[in-house]
Amino acid sequence: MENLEFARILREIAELLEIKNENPFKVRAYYRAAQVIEGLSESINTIAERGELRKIPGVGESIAEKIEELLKTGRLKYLEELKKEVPEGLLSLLEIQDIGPKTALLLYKELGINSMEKLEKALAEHRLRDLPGMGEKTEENIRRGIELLKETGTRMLLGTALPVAEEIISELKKNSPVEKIEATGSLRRFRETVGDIDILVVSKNSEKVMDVFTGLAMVREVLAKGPTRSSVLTTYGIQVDLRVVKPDQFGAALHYFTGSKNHNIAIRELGVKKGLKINEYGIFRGKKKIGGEEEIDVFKSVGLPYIPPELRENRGEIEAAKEGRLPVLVECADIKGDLHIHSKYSDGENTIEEIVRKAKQMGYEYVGIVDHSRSMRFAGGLSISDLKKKINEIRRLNEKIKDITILAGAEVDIKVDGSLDYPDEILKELDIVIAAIHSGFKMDQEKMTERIIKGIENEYVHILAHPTGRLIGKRDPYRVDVERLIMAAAKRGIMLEINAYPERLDLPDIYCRRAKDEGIIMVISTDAHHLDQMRFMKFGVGVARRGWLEKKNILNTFSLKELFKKLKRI
DNA sequence: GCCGTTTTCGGCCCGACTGTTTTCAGTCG
Repeated sequence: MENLEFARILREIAELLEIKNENPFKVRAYYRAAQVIEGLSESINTIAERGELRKIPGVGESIAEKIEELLKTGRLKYLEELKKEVPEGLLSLLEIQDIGPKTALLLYKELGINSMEKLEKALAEHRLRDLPGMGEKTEENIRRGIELLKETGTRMLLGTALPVAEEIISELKKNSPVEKIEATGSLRRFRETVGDIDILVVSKNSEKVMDVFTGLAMVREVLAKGPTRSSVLTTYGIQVDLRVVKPDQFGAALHYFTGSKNHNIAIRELGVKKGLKINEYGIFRGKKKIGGEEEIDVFKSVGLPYIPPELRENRGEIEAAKEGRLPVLVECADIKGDLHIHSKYSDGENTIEEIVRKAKQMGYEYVGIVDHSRSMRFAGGLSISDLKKKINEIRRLNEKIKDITILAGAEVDIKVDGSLDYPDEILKELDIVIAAIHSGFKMDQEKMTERIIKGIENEYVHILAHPTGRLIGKRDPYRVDVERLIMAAAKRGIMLEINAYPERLDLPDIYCRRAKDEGIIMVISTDAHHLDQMRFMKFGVGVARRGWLEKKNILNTFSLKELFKKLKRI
C-alpha cells in the first residue's frame, strides 16, 4: 500500500468523524496525519519496518496502530465500523460548495438524501427550504454549488492555470489602478495542480479594479462582486478570486492567502506562543499592530528567516528554518541548458538549428537534442543509420556555431525485458543517453521495478527520464517501487529527470527530496517537441524547488566543463 | 487524537461571509 492510499484512508476517517459530529480536534488530528503522510518522501512501509511510525509528526499511538493494522491485514476495523454508521454516499455531498458535515447529516436525517441524484431531486421539488436553518437562498446556493462542481470539478494543471493568471495580472496592471499585484494560493506555491486562481492587489480605488476585473473578456460569469473581494468564472472553466487590501496589510495578506493552510496554522501557533496574533491584516501584540506590510514581517515576528512559497507545505520547513538549515533553492536563472529536446529527426516539430537558435535566445550554454529510439515507430524513432546521421550533423554544427554547445543524445527505450533499444556500440557514440519507458505499462510492480533497474544498469545510461510515467489526471504512474528505484539510481550514479512537461512533472516533488537525500543529481528537462514548449522549464524548476533542491543538485546548472565531466564514461 | 522551551492534562489558528437568525451556526479559505 502506498503513502497516498494511507493518507486517503485517514482523510476518509476524518470526514466520517466530522459527519458524526465528533470532537473537532480529533477530526483535525486525522486530517493532519493524512496531510503529513501524503508529504512523506519515504514509504510508510519502510518507516514501519524500522518501527518509527510514532516518530512521524501527527502520528501517535492510536493512528500508528491503525497503520500497522492496515499493513498487516490490508483492512481497518475502525473504518469499517465508521462506514456502517455513516451511510454511503454522504461523503460525496461534501464536495458541493456550502455543504459541510452538518448540512450533509441534516439532509440525510430529515430527507434521507445520501447521493447527488437524490439531492438534485429534492432540490427540484423544493424540499430543502423547509428544513431548520434553511431557506430559498440556501437551496439556490446548493443548486449553484452542484453546477459549479460539474463545471470545475477537477483541479487544473499548473501549466494551464499559470498563463491565465499571468494574463489577468497583465490586464489589471495595464487597465486598472493597481499598486501591487501578485498571484497567491497554490499557484504561487507551484503545486502541480490548482483548484482556483487567487490574486491579491493593493489599490486606492478598489471599485475600479473590480470593475475591470469582472469585465475582462475571459469572464463568463461573475460569481460575487464586492469592494474587497470578487469572484468570477472564466471561459477556461477556472474560478478566479481577486482581493484588494490596504498597503500596510499586503505582506500579511500575501502570506495568508499563499498558504498552505497547514503552514499558516503552524506559523500562527508559533505566534501564539510568542503572545502574537497573526491574521491576514497583520501581526498584533494585543491590540497593537507590529507588522504586516511586507511578507517577511510574518516570518520575522516568529523568529524565522523567509521561507519560499514552494516550501510552505508544513513538511518540515518551519523546523528547518528554526535550525537555520533551509535549502538555498535552485532558480530559473541558474539553468544553463535544456538536455531533453526532440527534433524533427523523431517526433519534434523543429530542426536542430531552430532549437539551437531558440536555446541561445534563452541564454543557454548548451542544449541536448534527444530523439526517440528505433522501436518507437509511432514517434518517429530513429534507426541506427539515422542516428549516426544526426550525430554527424550535430558535430558539424558544433564546429560552425559559437556560444552554445549541442549535445547529441537519445531517449532510448527500456524494453519489456529491461534491455535497451540501441546496442552499446551506438550508445557510446552519444554525448547523453536518457533511458525511458514508453511501452508495456501494465506490468506488476516487481517486474516493472526490475525492468527499469536493469535498464539503468547499462553502463552508457546517464539519466532516467520521467521516472514514474504518470500523466496527471490521465494516467497513473507505472507500478514501480520508487524507493527501490531511487536506491538503485543512487548506487549506480544514475541521474533522475524532472520532466517539466506540465502534464508530467515527473519525478514528483516529494520523491525529488528523497533522491536529494540519497545524493542523486537531478536534471530538469522540458521534453519539448516544439520551440514554444521550451518555456516549460519554469515548471520543472518549480518541482525542484518544492523538492527542496539546490543548484548543486541539478545537472543543468553546471558549467559546460562540469557537465561533460559528469557525463564522461566511467 | 496529538503534544509539551509555559503543560503528561488541557489545550489545540483565525476571521469573513452568508443566511438564517434575534445572537449564531455552518462553511470556507
